[in-house]
Amino acid sequence: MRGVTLTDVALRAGVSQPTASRVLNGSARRPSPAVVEAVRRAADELGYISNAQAQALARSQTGLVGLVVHDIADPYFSSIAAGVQAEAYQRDRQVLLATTLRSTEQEIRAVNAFIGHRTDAIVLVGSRLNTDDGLRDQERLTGLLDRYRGLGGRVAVIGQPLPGTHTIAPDNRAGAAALAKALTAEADAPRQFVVLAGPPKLATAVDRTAGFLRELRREGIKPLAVVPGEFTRDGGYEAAQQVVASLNPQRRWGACIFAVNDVMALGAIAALREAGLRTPRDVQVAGFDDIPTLRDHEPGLTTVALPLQEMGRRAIEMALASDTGEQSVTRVSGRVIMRESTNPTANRAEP
Amino acid sequence: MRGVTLTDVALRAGVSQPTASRVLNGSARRPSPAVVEAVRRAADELGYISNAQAQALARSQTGLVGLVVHDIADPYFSSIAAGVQAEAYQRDRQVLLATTLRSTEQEIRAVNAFIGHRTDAIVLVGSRLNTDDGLRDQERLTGLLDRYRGLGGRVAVIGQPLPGTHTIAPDNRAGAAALAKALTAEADAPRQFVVLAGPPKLATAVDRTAGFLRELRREGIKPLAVVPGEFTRDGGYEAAQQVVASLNPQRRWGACIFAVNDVMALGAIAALREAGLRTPRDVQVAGFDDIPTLRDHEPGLTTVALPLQEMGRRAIEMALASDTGEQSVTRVSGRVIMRESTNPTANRAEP
DNA sequence: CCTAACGTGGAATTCGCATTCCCAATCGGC
DNA sequence: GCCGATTGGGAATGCGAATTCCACGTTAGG
Repeated sequence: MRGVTLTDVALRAGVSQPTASRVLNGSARRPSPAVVEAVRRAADELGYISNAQAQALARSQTGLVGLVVHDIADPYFSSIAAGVQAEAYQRDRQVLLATTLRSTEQEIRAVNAFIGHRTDAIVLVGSRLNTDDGLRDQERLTGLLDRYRGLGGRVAVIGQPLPGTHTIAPDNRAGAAALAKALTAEADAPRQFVVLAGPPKLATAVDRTAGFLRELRREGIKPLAVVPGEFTRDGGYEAAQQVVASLNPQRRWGACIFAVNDVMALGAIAALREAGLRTPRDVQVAGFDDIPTLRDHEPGLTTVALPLQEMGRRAIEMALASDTGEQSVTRVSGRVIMRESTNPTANRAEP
Repeated sequence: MRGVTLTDVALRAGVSQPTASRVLNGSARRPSPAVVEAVRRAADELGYISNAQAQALARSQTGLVGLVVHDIADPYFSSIAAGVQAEAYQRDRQVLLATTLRSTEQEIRAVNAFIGHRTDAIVLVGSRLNTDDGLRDQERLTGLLDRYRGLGGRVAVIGQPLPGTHTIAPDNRAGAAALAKALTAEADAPRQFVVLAGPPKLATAVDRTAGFLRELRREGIKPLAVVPGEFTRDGGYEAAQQVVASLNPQRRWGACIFAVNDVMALGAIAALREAGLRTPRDVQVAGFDDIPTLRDHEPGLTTVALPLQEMGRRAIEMALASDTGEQSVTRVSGRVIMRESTNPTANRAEP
């Protein structure tokens, strides 16, 4: 039941195991052409595939990269994962994937497993938590990652900076502010805003909310409501339902809802539609992230575009960079994209 | 730079390495409580994390599962991946992810890498190819997988059966036929159909097309056109553009387009919209898969629902099942879901 | 009271491969 | 044509943990 080993190949080629090793798995010393040829053929005939585990043990590096996401079915994460995949493929690394379903507990389990597998690097995607519980878990996580780095592991984070790691940090605050600015800039801009703020303990959600509100304040606008909720499609849906219920749904308010991410915005639009409110005619909606899903969504959703794939790619790049730069923060800024969902004149004509 | 090893722990606990091993990494023999306690504490104090690589080498099984998908950013695959993740998590396995971007070449590379890493099982998601090239590569792939199975590896496939593997096979033909039946059943059903057939070399696409056409034939309907294209959103978009260009776009045809998967259908709807044709008022559209994206799409897309997550889950289940059943085929049938996109009376009233 | 069976922890070996010596053969230089 | 410098391949060792086998101490049975 055991596979073809390097020794088998060496035997067949009539050389020693170290020589076979030198031929097949890149070494500084290249044996003579004749030997190389013999070993190559033997390996071929036997269908030798080197045992990465054994190699890892001997070299003490595995060629593995760990990727931790909240939910791989969420387009935000799967886009980033695609970027990670692409870059890992380029660099001939394998990607170990873990899904946390937004539980720090599971995140820690995942990191533990990755350390156990001695991944060369770990990429953590997703926001850190701000609660006390969150902070405690956070410390556990940080401790774990510290030890990991002590062992030579590299860590990259997409989201909020984590001490001692390389971070790709979207400028959530500025992006949200820019969005608010764009929304309030136009002539017949709405003066009423609702923010679907997501979980109060999620840093990303908090930052986006803060950025948006800051800009509103600057414009002298007080938001109608700031509604917390889950960071998911259903979270957006429920929050929007709540908004509709509480805020005089009779009349078309011509207000604008900012959901702190796109999937929430999509959920919100669905809830509004079910309540008989159309977007943007009755209510305008904007999101954040520019997930690929938006491409075919009707109405087109105004949002702040983040280069998701690119972020994934960069994370791997930084994590695998040779310099030992202990820590770094790469800010990536969002680009406001105005689409139909916040165009007040879009479907005004229709009944 | 090396981590805490089992020997370190043993030393600190004042026992031998095998004893520490017995305590920490499940063995049949449980040492005495006092020893267990001592070892546990030592491990804790040192922050011991067992080296999965070394364990794998010694036990000759890695706890890894390989997952090969075409494109993780595609909701079809990411949904399946979510199912795979969930089940793998349950069983305490780590998932190695590879993306092929629809190239069999890369698929083979991925499988090779997985075999190298001695994954306990490999799950292949995505349709096989039918071309000559495809068949040749296919043979290479089959050969590889055979050797893998010879080594004790388990293989599960989601899509078309591959010799010697466990297969989760959606009943594409029957699903598409059922869809056709449902579409032609209604009173004022369309009599004109166009099929966006996807790549002629992709088995899934071919089967769905065949099933659909079969049912049309049974109804005595000859399709207006069967248009090949890529199996992607853009493929659907382009194919639809082509259809619009060739098929008298002046009048609203009241025809129905069946795209062999959902993302193509979404692309098609976008193309139609850009051409000034509305769905379903002017053209009806149906897809296949029921990807989660559809939940918030307007108009709701008629489709054949596949239990994507469940399929992923089942694939892991079968791949990791203890029985040595050499090969098996689990058929999963699609459920036709009629939504607004094929409801001819939906937005007829509007201008 | 002696011996056999059992329970427990340790020494040694193994997994597959990389790597560090080490030795022999070859080469070039004078 | 002799000697030191290369070169090329092999023997031995180590990576970290599982496992087999052994030795020892106990306890029970006769």
